[in-house]
Amino acid sequence: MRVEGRESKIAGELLAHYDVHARKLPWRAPPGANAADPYRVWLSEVMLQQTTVAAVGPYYAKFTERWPTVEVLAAADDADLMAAWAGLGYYARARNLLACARAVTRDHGGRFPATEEGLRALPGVGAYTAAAVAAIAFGQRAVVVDANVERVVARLFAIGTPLPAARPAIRAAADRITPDTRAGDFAQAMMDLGATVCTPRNPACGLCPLREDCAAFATADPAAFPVKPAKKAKPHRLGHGWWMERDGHVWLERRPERGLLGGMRALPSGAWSDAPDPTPPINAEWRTLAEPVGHVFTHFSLALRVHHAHVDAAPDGEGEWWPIDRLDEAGLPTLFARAAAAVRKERDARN
DNA sequence: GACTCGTGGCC
DNA sequence: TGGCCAAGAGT
Repeated sequence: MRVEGRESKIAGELLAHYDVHARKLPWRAPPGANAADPYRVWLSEVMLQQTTVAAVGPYYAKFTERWPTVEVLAAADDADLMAAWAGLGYYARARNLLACARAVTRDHGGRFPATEEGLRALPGVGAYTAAAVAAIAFGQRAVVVDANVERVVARLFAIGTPLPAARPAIRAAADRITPDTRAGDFAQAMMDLGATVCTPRNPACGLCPLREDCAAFATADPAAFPVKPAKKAKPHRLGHGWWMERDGHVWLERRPERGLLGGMRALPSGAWSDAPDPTPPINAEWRTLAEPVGHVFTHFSLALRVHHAHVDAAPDGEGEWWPIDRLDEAGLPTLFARAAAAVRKERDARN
């Protein structure tokens, strides 16, 4: 519940700043335009989950051109959708994107629910995304809390409790400064501020319209908020990937729906345990790339030893022969795209 | 609450 | 170089 007082003037100051300094983003309705399309707001919010604006840009353009409405997206082929998402990461988002589009089309007549509660029930829509879409696309007062808002609010009120224990207090404070009108603009203004001024390191307090309201600005070290817990060290894993080539095609599998890189096309690569003596998927004259492909995931790093051979039969299990000269259309996640590039470079160097 | 789940840019 | 970080959600 919003209260009057010092906290009530923060939104006004921030919105005035936003009216002048708002970033121009493809999914953001230009000033004075009609309300944003809920489909596009939702699509952008899902893509932006834990992902930078710069990385999302080309994917957003591709998706809106190819699937301009939620109903068109709902009719998309699963493999096409996953391939289009390849490289953006967190592939559960792509699976949930399709499930959500189909739920909206089938259960809601192709219209997104206009309430936070209705949105929250959709696949891949959590507390943040539900609030953001409700506020930005439907003009509802919703308390939008992402990592930017967490940081800005923790600094405004100098909340020294470490995360994640500080979340209830941060959310309560965000609620207190969220205005009854323009909640969508307010949310985007908070996120713009967090992305461009109130940054994690070296915040540009001299440019901040809220510095006179900011309890952290009054301290020696505004960047000390919010307080974050120490992170665990990342373990290292070793895996083996298998490039099987036949008549200009390479054998690709589809990974299991759940788990890492779930639902994505991939080179066969077994389990990434540190098995020193891997079993090839088929008997052949195998060669091994001199350098393994290194890749860092969220909670571990991987060294993938890449083996390659010409074969005259398919290995056991499901898969497909994919034309090597069109491998960029297979939608390989980055790890396997890099493994494939390494094999092709080795092969080209040999010729 | 603690884990899992990608990728690229930045300092 | 390597840790940190990004418009989090699901289990």
